[in-house]
Amino acid sequence: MDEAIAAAALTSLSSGPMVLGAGSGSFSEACAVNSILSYNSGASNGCDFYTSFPTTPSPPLQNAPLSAHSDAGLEDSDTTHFLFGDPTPRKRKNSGRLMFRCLWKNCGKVLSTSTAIQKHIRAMHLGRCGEQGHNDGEEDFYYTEMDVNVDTLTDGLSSLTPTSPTTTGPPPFLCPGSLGAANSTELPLISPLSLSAPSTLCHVHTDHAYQVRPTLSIGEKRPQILTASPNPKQMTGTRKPRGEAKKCRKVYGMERKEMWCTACRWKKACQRFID
DNA sequence: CATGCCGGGGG
DNA sequence: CCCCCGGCATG
Repeated sequence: MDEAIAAAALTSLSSGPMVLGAGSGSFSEACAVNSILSYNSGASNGCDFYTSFPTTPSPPLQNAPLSAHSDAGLEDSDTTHFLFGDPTPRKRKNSGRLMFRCLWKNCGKVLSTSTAIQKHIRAMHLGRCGEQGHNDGEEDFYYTEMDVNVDTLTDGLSSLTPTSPTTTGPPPFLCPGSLGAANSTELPLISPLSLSAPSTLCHVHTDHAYQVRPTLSIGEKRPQILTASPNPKQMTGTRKPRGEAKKCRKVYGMERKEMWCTACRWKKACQRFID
């Protein structure tokens, strides 16, 4: 699975500005690629808008869906909530109207539709001038939606943090380089510096950012949150049903432990009474 | 709870 | 390697 997405990401990647920019030096042009790959060179590039945002590394979903997926997920009443909404019920339907604001540094443009903001971001910040009609969802990270209401501005920020109790402490994120070893063959070109990226950038957008988002660029490929491993409890090839024979322990007992075979003493598979 | 032992960790 | 142990699946 990981390979699949990774592959997809790579694919979409190779079709980008990479083609013209060639492999050398100035990839400042390939901002798109850049932002995709990581945030490393971002600082010098102007892509470092994240830094200006509140550090709110609270993982929206935590480990909720985990149980749902790994364990049959039969009668899960609230899974849907986790998948689609905020863990902490927030007064959603305010009398305000939904607006979308660009999070790019010093931009802050506000538009009323997501498509508009996406277009804006693509054109203005990602440098993708129209080419390649489709959007890969990357823009999602560069804007935020908010309710326009009384205390709009302040709320704009706070809306980023789903009022989660776990909102403090060190960022539980494993940002960039966490996409495992899958397809690491293509990644090297970004690996060096990308590590220095502030963890804050992991979370930018909110809400839907964590939801339906089939493909995404490599850099953003954060682990599926702590939702993490699709099947965490997958023991290595079904453990042995366990042998029948009595082993040293049972035979000699805890006393006389010195009579056990070494393996048993080391809590390894018994070598004396094999199955 | 008791067993068996994998996966690690330290020397 | 040698020696141990945490933790977990399984009786």
